[in-house]
Amino acid sequence: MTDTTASADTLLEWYDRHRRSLPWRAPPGKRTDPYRVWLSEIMLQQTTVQAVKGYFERFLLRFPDVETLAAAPVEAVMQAWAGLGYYSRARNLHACAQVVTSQHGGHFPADETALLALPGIGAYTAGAVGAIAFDLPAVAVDGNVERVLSRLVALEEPLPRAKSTIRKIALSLLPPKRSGDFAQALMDLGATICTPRKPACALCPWSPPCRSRREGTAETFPRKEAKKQGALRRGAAFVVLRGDDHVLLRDRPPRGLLGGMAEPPGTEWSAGFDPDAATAAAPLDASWRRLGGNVRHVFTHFPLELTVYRAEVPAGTPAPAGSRWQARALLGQEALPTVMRKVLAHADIEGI
DNA sequence: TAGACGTGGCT
DNA sequence: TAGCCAAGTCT
Repeated sequence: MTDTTASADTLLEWYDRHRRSLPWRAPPGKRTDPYRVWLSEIMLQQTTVQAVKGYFERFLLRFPDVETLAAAPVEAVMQAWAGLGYYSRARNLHACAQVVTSQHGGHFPADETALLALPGIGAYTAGAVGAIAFDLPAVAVDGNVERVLSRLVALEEPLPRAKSTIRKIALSLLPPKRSGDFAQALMDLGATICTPRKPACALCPWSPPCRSRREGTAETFPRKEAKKQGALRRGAAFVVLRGDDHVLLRDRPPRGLLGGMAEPPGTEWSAGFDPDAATAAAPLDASWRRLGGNVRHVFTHFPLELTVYRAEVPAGTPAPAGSRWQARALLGQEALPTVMRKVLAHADIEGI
């Protein structure tokens, strides 16, 4: 029989045969400990399954339950998280464990709204924990689900605007039972069949009802709002090479763009920057040479064009306040962002 | 609400 | 290979 209407049953039948076995998943038919569901969902935010597996198991050995996690010093939590990225997740994880312990008697609330109120839990995670751990009638709309459902109906509305529409579609498909399996089935489908590129439509249980598959446009969904590229910003960077083969560096403020990263001194970056007046902002008096060409870099929200100045100073020249010398041979050990490595390469200091 | 926030893998 | 992407949240 061929279904021309997408149904949760069709998807769940597929899931029962093809579900992935993952460390945080209970065997078929069993419900998972909410602590494990929650921990895995936080770790999986913007992070691949492969990267999470090892962390999840090590974390669980060290912090087997929410009370143990809550009682641990935050430094221990950060250490266990080190390397996973997005470290505010780890701080919120710890804070959340403390709230669950002190305000919910050590049990995660079986209520989507109450889950949503906890630190580090947003709309997606509240739905995922609610459905998977408590079988609440909730949907978990992540990037996978956005892709699957926007393709299913060939949704022209672009993300992120389409989020509320997609959520409604998910709710309209939500089965009366097995909401947790439904959530995981949707994600498995997105991760293994309805992939961003080259979706395996021939293997998809929802191929018959899928409008974009029918129209041959599956891979073009979801539509996305054209990311408006910010206005060009320009600035100058000053590369100083000292006689004993040291380069002048400074550290960026801990917060914000490239927070805490190292860089050669430079000007502010702005739309109205005048390269010809740049040397007024040089970190020290020297015979500055403006290098030909410039360094271009595109950040998430704006393109940057840097004019590079270079100077040589004698060995023994002290570093100006707020900056320091680093041996050229040790630049590889510095926390230099790509754009700054481009600057150093442009000044023939370092290969990228 | 647009922007910040990390990292590793893939093309 | 530099850029894009991956189970988002917070401000």
